[in-house]
Amino acid sequence: MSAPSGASEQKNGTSEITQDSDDLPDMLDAKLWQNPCPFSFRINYLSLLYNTPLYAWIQDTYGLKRHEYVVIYSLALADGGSARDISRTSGFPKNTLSRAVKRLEMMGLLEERSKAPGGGRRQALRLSDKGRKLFNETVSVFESYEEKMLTPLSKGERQILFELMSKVVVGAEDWADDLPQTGATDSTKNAKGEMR
Amino acid sequence: MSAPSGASEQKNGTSEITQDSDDLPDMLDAKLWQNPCPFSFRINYLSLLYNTPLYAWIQDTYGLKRHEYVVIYSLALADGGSARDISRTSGFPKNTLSRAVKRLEMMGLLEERSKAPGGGRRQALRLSDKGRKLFNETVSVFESYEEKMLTPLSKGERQILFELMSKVVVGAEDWADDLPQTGATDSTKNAKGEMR
DNA sequence: CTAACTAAGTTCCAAATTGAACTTGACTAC
DNA sequence: GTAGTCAAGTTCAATTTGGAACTTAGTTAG
Repeated sequence: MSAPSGASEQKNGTSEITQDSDDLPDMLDAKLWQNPCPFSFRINYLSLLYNTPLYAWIQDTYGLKRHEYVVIYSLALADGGSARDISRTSGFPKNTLSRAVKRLEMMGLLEERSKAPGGGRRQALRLSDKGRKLFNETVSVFESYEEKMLTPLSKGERQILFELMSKVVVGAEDWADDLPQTGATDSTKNAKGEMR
Repeated sequence: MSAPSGASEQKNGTSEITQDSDDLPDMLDAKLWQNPCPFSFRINYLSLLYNTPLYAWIQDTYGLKRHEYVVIYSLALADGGSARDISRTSGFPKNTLSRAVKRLEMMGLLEERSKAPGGGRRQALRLSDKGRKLFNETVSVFESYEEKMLTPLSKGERQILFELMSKVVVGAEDWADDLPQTGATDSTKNAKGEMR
């Protein structure tokens, strides 16, 4: 219910739920076209469609969990970054990343860190040659999957999309993390988060 | 390292890692501007920035986990939908949703289902009045947070963005779930996934 | 009608996740 | 110097998660 312009609503006159049944649910239509937050849904849904098969493939092919591969990818782009940086930019909590780093180090994908114990201060993480090789082998799969995702768009449209999305992300500093409407959002509590 | 045009690279001459330290990491810059998958990063990162505070707020205010609220939201848009539909459109696995539905039912947010046990066939889930009330109370917060996210864009730009994103999602049927490059991706294995 | 097949939903339990404490180290003020 | 503060990283324990097996029903073939 909840809105007009539903995708389908004929068939039998009883009050049954309409459902194409074979494939994509009615619900997808509703979430796309009757959603009060259409942009949010689109980014979430596309992220899902993009990430799921890629990380499943990474898992099957290299035995790396998503957060582990994220570490590799992050360091490939920003060598010498810290676990905190990866946490901030990926949303995985720092203890999850701590374990990921430890495992990747054991697997020889990261350079050995000098100071391991306790914690202390910022650790610059670096890919080993093996780690960089892994990245180089895999990145093109990610790239071409993004390419595939953008197939419906012309070159020019992609450029526009890139610019608009960039604007939104750059502007995010202003809004990120203060809730609207909700009067007294006490700031003493730090949000967790994730991504997937 | 890893690329030119790095954000900052002066300071002390030693081989230290450059880092603004105070706030946003260098790594974010790298992921934005030297990323082979710039679109994928943007949707993932924006999803993170959007979802995290909202679901933290939901949790604090109503004691509902993300997947539980997702059930509410989904049914508000597509009443009579099934757990499977929610799974397909949100990425949460069906057993997680099964538990969520059970709890929401106990909390009186969903209408009682007639057939509970075992499973069997498609169950049409429906919000109770209480559930719909909860949705109505919360949806505006989600809406205005999306609004905030899009602040940097003009009305016209938002329209364009909407259309481009729609094109991509609609085209997704074609590419979703077949991996590129990887020759023999056996299809007998079903990908899991999530969203957040 | 019965058997076989398919798929939604549930249950189970081993494994993963993450909040909370803790450790460690740097930086600051005195 | 020393005390105090702050934040990165680690560890621990309790909860949560989700793959796999199972149950239940509808649907189809014989």
